[in-house]
Amino acid sequence: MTITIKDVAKMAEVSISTVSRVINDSKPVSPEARRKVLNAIEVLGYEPNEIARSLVTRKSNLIGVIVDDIGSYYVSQIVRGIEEIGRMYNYDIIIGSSYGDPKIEMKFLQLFKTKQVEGIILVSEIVDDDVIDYIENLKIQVIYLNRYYVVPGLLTVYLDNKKAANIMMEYLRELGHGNILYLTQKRDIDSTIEKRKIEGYKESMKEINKEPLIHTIDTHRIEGAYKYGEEILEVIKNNDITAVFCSQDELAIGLMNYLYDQGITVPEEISVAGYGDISVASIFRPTLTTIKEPYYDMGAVSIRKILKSLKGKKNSNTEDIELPIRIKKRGSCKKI
Amino acid sequence: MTITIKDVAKMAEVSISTVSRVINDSKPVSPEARRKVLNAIEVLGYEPNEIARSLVTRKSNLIGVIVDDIGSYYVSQIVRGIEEIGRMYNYDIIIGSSYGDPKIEMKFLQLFKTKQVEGIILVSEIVDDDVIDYIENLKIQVIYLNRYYVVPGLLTVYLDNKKAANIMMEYLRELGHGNILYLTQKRDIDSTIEKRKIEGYKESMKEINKEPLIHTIDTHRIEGAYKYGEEILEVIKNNDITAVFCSQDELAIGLMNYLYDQGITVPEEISVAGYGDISVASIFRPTLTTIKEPYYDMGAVSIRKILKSLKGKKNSNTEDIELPIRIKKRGSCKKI
DNA sequence: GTGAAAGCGCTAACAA
DNA sequence: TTGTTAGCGCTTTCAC
Repeated sequence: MTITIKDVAKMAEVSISTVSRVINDSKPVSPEARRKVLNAIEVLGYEPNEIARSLVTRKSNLIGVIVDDIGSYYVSQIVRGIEEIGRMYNYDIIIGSSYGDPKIEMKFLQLFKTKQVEGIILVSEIVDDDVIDYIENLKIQVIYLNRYYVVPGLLTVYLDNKKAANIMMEYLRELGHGNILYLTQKRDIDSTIEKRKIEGYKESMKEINKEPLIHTIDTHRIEGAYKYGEEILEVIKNNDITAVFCSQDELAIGLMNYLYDQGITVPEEISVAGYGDISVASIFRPTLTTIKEPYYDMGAVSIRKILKSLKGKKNSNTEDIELPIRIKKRGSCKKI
Repeated sequence: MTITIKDVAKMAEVSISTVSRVINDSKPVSPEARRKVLNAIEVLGYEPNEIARSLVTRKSNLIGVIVDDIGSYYVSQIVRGIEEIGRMYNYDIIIGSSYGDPKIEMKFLQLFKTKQVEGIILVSEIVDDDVIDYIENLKIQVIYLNRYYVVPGLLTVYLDNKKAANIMMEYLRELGHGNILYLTQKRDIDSTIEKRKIEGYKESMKEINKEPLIHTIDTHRIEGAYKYGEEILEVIKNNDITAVFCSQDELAIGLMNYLYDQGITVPEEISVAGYGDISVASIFRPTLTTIKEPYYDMGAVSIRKILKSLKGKKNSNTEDIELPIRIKKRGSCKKI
């Protein structure tokens, strides 16, 4: 049925070791033998069984990637980065979506371990103690990417979120805005990353002697933010808000949609800024001014880190990686 | 180091076969032995090596998915469908992006074969003879998804594109439009699927005694379509066009962006319809009237088909699957 | 430069 | 119900 190394050896009239040697270029083989083997491989259409190979070499060339939802914008960009770099080094990725369920995250961690993956990248939006414990005791290198929470002890690739908020605020002030509303998700208000952003926002407001104003809603999705539009608009009107700084692009887009449907123009009547630079941010009209979280790079850097530690064998690899911040000045914010 | 079935057997004081039996529930085991084994597994934290298991059972529980670009909207939806259904049956997916390069598609087909995947879903945007040949000779079940081309002989999941175009045209006519421009990509004009759509468009135009007008551009990306905006607008003006039916949502969105930037309002001044219903279509303002290509379902149905044929062992499974058409009537088209 | 043989961790006859 | 054993397809000593 499937043709194996034995068949090749037989046809080439050499031993299977010799065949193995030419396949792997692992030891010198006489030109004569090599030729015969190569020929047999060609004729038979032989393709080595990676499973068997993995079993003996203990190298699966597999990186496990657990994501919140492969269908979400930013996740697919991270995965793209992982995949593209992994491919350069002949690593394949095996993927699983948790849809925010820590039980499923856990299941994938275990499953991937049994699949002998050589590294795991976990893109999560939640924090679960069991998951953290499991990771800490795992001998497999894990990179933990979470756009809401920092989990001390887990290796990650991150942005200095406070500085990022500062940068955005500085820009809004340059445009003449003073009454700036910060819109965020209730659930995140205590998350480590959101706290840092809020810190940056408050600090900036203080510098211009303004009272910070934070409004929280119960969602982090576009459609969700849309539903809260009326409520947000109320806050805007009651406080003479001229610019809204949203903790995630999704909120910004949802809000802009609501405003659009109400006939309120952005940025003429109100400026809106986001955070993340998800891919729609740049194609949406008006295009969204935002902080670029370099998702592709996050993925790319993550897998690079894993590959490096795989090569070094050592866990010399214990420092988080900070990525540069970039502000995207686009159409949704305007000078007043 | 890693703990194996042997360690468990030793600790439980039984043979490895007994351990295997309790792990797999394959044969009756005495309660006593089962208890001891379970206990040993627990204590040692044993997790079976799937690689070894796969080698002997010849079941990898892996589905290979080759996509054009995991970072593109519709692809991620397809993958989501595949993944979600696969998961239900304990299948993992291993993914590779070809970025439109047939050589890479080929490489993945071969790679996935060596990885012993049990089925392959190929989401392509191109057609390559070598790839087709390879698939046809592969003993692994392949589902071929291509939103531009139909490739006879390859199993697929599809929509009746002509009927879909008819439905959209009928709707536009209902809204009072007569001078309807069809916008498509030059490269696709001869593709099987595009031909069907154009057929539908022409047929509908003929019914109302209008001359069909097709404009082609050299892209199928949002930014690309934007760049051709001026050119398209020219055509619109010169022909009193009141509605543009685009062969892909991406073109429609790019065009709408251009019109927006020119101060031309959609749908007040011109109606725009798309095809595909990519996820941004519904969040964009104005929301895009379009034909829903049910990407998630395509993925889900594809893997279901593979799983079924895997179960049946037989290749009883040779019929393409047609999915229902749904028109999404949204904000970008208006009555005149 | 080459082949024989051991063994990676597991499942599945086969015997007991 | 249980243990022994023979592989799955491959890499890798170890002799020659």
